[in-house]
Amino acid sequence: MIANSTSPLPNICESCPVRPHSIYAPISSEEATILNGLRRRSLTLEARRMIHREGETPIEVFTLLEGWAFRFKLMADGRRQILSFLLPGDFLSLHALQSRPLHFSVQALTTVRLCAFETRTMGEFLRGRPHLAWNVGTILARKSARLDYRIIDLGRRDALERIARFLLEIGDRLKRRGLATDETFAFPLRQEHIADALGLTTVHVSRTIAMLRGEGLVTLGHGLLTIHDRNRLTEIAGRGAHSATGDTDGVPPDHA
Amino acid sequence: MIANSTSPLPNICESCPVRPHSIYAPISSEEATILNGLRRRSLTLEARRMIHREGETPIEVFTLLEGWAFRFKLMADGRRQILSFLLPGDFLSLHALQSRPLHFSVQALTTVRLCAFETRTMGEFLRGRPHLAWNVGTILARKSARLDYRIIDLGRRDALERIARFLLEIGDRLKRRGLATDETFAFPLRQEHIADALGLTTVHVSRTIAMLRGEGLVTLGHGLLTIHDRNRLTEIAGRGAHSATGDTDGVPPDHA
DNA sequence: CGCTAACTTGATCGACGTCAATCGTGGTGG
DNA sequence: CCACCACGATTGACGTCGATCAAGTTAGCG
Repeated sequence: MIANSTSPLPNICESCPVRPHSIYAPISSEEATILNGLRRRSLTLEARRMIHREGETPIEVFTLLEGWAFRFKLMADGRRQILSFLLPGDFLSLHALQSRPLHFSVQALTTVRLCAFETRTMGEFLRGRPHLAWNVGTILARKSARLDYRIIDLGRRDALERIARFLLEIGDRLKRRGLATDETFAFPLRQEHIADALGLTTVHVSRTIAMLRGEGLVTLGHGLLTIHDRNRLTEIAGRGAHSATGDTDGVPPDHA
Repeated sequence: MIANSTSPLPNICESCPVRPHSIYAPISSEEATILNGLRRRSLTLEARRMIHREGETPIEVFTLLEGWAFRFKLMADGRRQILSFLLPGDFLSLHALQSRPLHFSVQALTTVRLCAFETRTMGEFLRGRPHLAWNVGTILARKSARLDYRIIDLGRRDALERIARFLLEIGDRLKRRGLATDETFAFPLRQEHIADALGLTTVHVSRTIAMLRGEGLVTLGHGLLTIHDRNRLTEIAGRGAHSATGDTDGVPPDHA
């Protein structure tokens, strides 16, 4: 189904660098060994390769070891809505464990390294372990929370706010995974991706980023994003943010 | 925290009318008895009463026995984004079981009957039973899928499409729960709710519904919705819908 | 009957989309 | 090493969907 370079399978799950940030965080080292046995292969895909296709019921599910990917759906007229971006440690996709046809596709954004597991076996492995089964719920709850925020963005915020929040969100996710330490980090998205994620056009994304750049808030290009003035960016992003308790709008720590 | 009329607690979980449509669907009758023991009270709230408030970490979680509610978030300027509508059988909210502060509020849309459970006890009950813990994941996966569809609506569809899909979606959800049999059903939403859910204004919702009504596709008012021409409505809703496999855009059967 | 909340309708405005031309840059082959 | 190409970003002119502002009009309901 998906063919590409394949490598042998040492017991690497136990020391997997993304495990602390993955669905498998609460696993014992004994379970890690079992998990490693379930792993069928690891593979590398180039940017733009499809990982899952809408309508399929995948036989294999993947864990993202390295690189970026995204979930999206195409419309008949060719327009695209990106539903979420996937970073190292993410599971692609939990939804597939339900053994139902996927309602979205997944594509590699950069070159990507994946660990492949058989869907059915993996489902049984997780289902049979209450703490892992529950953890799946936890991850999904966080994912839902992130979708809620995106809905608020799309429903009630203008382009400037959406983009400011988006840049901050990506930075935060990378930091939480230890993939960024300062205010400059890898940012392999083209403006087309931002547009398709935020319900805008590339033209408008370009103009809006030009404003942010003009104000000296960010630098964006050549695969790198730098946030020069986090405070002012947060202020723009937070316009209209509100909590009954007056807090600063806590996005929960994520995994998926 | 929430005070209102309270009633005694016979063992009603076992024969609960909404159980087949709820998170508890796969429960044994023995477990139903335990569940009934966990139930602290049932209560009735009038329309517009708050059930959960953003920022709280609820001590009690609720199951919706009767009536409609909705999840939403307020912005500082008073604007509102409705995240989802909750129908009988829905759990309010799974998210609370994670013992984190809620990032949204929940309000009764109609008069509502709820069953209350202690958050902690309920969490332990579910966590300890693999099939139930897993079922929580299943429900959350479906909920995420619904959120995905809403994101596509908001990001890439115009007002007419959004409203057509919304009306169809509500009808389908009601049917699946046996709360509607023909093409006329209870519809307690005001246009303001539709607007706040779909990222529009009441004015524009009014105009758009006027079009649908003018074409003889729907009747909407007095708390009732009738779909007169499901085919044409679906056609409008489906503009731009697409599946790689060419199917008709399968929203998964829901619970939450 | 009269008050109020919800809906409707019209006129105007603005954010974002569309169309199209141009620029920049990195890769590639000669 | 340079000419060329292709793809992405940028910029300008203009169009449109939906927001905003402001009157009405219904429809419950005391």
